[in-house]
Amino acid sequence: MRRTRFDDWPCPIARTTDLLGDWWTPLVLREAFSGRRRFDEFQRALGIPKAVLSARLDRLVDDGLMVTVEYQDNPVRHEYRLTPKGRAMWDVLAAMWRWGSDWAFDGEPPVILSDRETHQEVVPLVVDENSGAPLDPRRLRMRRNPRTDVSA
Amino acid sequence: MRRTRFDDWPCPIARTTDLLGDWWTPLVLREAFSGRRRFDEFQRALGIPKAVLSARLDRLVDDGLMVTVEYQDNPVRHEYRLTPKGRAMWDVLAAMWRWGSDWAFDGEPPVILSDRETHQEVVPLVVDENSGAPLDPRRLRMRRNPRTDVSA
DNA sequence: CGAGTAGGTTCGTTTGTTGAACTGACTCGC
DNA sequence: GCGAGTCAGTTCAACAAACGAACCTACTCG
Repeated sequence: MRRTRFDDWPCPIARTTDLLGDWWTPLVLREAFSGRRRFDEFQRALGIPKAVLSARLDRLVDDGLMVTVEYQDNPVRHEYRLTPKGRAMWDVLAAMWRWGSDWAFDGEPPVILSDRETHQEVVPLVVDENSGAPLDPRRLRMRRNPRTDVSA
Repeated sequence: MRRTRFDDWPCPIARTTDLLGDWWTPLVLREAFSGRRRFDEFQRALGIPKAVLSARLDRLVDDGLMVTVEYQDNPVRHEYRLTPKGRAMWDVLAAMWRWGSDWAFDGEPPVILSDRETHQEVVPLVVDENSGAPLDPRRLRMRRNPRTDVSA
């Protein structure tokens, strides 16, 4: 009777949900992207219960989004760093950023994302890599496998 | 001692997490995008416990991502439809799709997204709306407010 | 009249989350 | 060399959320 797992469902959204659906996980990743690496940095920045942070970091390491790197002996201490698999998750956070900015800040002052070097504002947008055009959800179909699946 | 809420944090990712972090919610939205509208359709397609589905749909309606539309009298029955705010969430699901496809289907047959009319494959990618370039998480800064905030 | 459909609610059990307290191995200042 | 502080956790009890089964209401169909 444990919580239903989605990590073996035949759908990329389901598998990503299984990971990001853990409470706090997207915020732990956000902090990692803003440069935090140590347990205490994450803990203080977020105010997350330590037991939960410990479980989340362990899972991110198990799933290959982060690795632990030893930065000190005596006592042994290690920090948590994003792997390429973890850094690839930035696009998902960016899309969440965009939606949140557009729809969840009604009237409040804007929070912006900018390029560290050019100082230009960055506005995330999801497009089709092939055509460069924004996506229209009403025109999309999800298919199991191009060869075997014929249904909707 | 209830679960920590993020919906009033001054960060768009946190606010979006507060919604999508509810277990099952991204999948309920996925089903809505694939055309499902009725309680039973969602329930059967996902195998979600009815009490949970009921809570999720109620929240999506409360938060303005869906609306109920009456489609029958005697007994009164209504269906759940996405609003523009709900449809805007497609970009987030698409980014999740991309990450899941790239990183969570090791060796398994690909699942694809295609245009209903042109039948061309669609590959979601997050870019900067202004420059059209993909995002580099290492070059980004998150700022509270362009006028008042000077820190990292 | 009984079975089926649609859209839920209720309930007891199991998992997950929370915050506080505790641990252990160090370092630093006095 | 002693107490305070740092860092990275673990343990615990209370509470919240998710689970699946059973139940409910209001119809329709045969």
